[in-house]
Amino acid sequence: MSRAIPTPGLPPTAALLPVTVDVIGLTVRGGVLQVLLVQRLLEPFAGVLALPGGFVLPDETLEAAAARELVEETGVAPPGHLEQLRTYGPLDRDPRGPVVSVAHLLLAPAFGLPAAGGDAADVAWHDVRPLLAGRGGAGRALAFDHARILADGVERARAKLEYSALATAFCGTEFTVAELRSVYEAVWDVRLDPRNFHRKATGTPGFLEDTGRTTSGGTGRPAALYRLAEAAGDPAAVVLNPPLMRPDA
Amino acid sequence: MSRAIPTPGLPPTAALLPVTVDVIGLTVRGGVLQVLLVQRLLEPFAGVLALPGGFVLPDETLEAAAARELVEETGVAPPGHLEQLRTYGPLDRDPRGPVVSVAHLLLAPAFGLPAAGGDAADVAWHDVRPLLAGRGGAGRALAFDHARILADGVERARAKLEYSALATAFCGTEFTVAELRSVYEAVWDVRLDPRNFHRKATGTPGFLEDTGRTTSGGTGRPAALYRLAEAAGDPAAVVLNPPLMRPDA
DNA sequence: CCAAAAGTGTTCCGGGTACACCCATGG
DNA sequence: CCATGGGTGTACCCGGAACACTTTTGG
Repeated sequence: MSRAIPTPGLPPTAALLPVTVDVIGLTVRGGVLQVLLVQRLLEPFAGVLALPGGFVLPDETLEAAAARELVEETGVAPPGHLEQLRTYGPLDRDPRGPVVSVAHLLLAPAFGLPAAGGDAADVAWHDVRPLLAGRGGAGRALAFDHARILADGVERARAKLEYSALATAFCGTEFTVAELRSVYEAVWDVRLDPRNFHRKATGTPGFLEDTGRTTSGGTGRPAALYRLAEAAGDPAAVVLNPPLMRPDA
Repeated sequence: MSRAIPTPGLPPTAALLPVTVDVIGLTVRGGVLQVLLVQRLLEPFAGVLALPGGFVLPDETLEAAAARELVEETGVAPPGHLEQLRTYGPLDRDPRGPVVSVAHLLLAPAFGLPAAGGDAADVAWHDVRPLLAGRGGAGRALAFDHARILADGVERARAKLEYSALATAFCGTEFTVAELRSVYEAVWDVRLDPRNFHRKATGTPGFLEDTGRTTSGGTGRPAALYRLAEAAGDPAAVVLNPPLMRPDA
C-alpha cells in the first residue's frame, strides 16, 4: 500500500487518510426541532438524505472547513453557534473505503434556504423526531452512519442547554422568555411550566439581559424582550449556575 | 500539491491528511492525579515531554489505534476506560505540516511501566497539576499543543465523574468507599466530607455493589469492599442520578 | 367583560451540607 | 483504653415543582 508523503519529515509509517467534516445543523421552527439535510446526487446513497459535508483542505482548520461546506451547500453563511461534536473512525462508514469524518454541530435560528433544486444538492429542513425514532423502522433513513451522528448531535445539544446559554443560539438577537422556552421544549421534547421557567431564566445570573422593550400586536399581555447577557460573544461560554435541568421523563 | 488517491471512487477534491491519535492516560497514585507522558526521541521537540500517540492505520478504528499505540509505547495492555476526547485541526500543530490528531482519554488504575529507558521512548507518570498550572510559567512545558489537549482531557474527566461511574475506572475491581473518595478528591483537587460522600456513593442506585467482604490490617475499623454495580460493562454508561456534584470552589 | 398570555407570590418537599455521634479494629 | 478511620442520624437550608393569583393587552 504505497502512498505519497505530503510533508517532508513525517515518518514513512504515516498513512494518509481522507478527512471530511459533516455538519448537524439544528434549528427550531414552529416549536419543532429540525435538521438541515441534503439529498445526495451521487453514489453511494444517491437520492438518500444525508448531512451536509465535504473534504477538509490541508490549509484550513476543521471548523473553517465545516463553515465553508455550509456556505457551499446552503448558498448562505449561516448564523449561530458552531462547535465540534466528535470524530467517526475510518472503518465501516463509506463503502468506497476508509474515511475519517469530524462531525460538527451548528445551532442556529431558522434561516432561509435557496429555492429547492439550487446549485448543489437539494437542501432543506427536516423534523428530527422521525429521524431519531426510525432506527430501522418506518422513518426515512439517512445515508452512511449519519443517523447515529445525528443522534449524538441531538444528545449533545440537549445536554448543553442545561448548563450553558446555548439555547439563545436558536433565537434572534432579541427574544421573549416564551420564545426561549419554546426552544427548550422543542430540543428536549418536553412541556415546561411557563411560570417557573420565566423565574428561572430571568433569575439566573449572567444569562438574560432586559432590553427594556416589549413585543406588541399579539394576543395577551406584551412580553419583555431580552438578549443574551453582554460580554458573551459565545453563548456556549456562559455557564448557567444553577443549571436549567430537564425533567427526568 | 499532488496526492495519491488511495480509494477509487473518491472525488479528486479529496485531499489526504496524516491522522494521528494521542492518548491522555490519567491515573490516581498516592492521592494525586497523574498523566502518562513520553520523552520524545526525535525532532521536532526532541527531549520534550509529550502525550503518547502515533499514526492511524487505514484498517483500524480510532479507538483501536489509540489502544495499539498504548501497547507499543508502554509495553503493556493498560486496563481501564478509553474514550475519544476531541480532534485537533490540521493547522498550527506540527511544524512539519498539517496533521489531524484525534485525542483519546484513558482512565486507568495505576499500572506498572517497563523499566525506564525501555524499547520506546522513556515513558512515566507525571503529576498533572504543575502541567496545568505552568501555562507559560515555571512547569516544564509539553510538546506541540499537548498542554491544551491535556487541559481538555482533565476537564472532561472532571465533568464525567459527576454524572457517571467513571471514577471506578481508576480503581481495581474491588475498592473501598475511601479509595473511591480519594479518586474524586484527586481528580477534582478538592476535599470532600467522608461521611456525606459515603452516604451519597452507597446510596446512589446502580453505582456500587457490596461484595460482603472487608479490608483488614489497616488502622481503624475495616472498610467494606465494593465493586461497580454489575451489568455495567462500561462504567461510563452508568448514569448517576442524582449526580455527585463537585463543590463550586 | 372576557380570553389569553405575561409575570409574581407562596407552599411543599427532596436533597445537599454541616456536624454530632456511634462502631470496629490495632496498638 | 485510646487513636484511627468507617459508618449513621439529624437539623438546617437552598432550590425545584406545583399552583393560586395579579397584570396587561386585544376583542
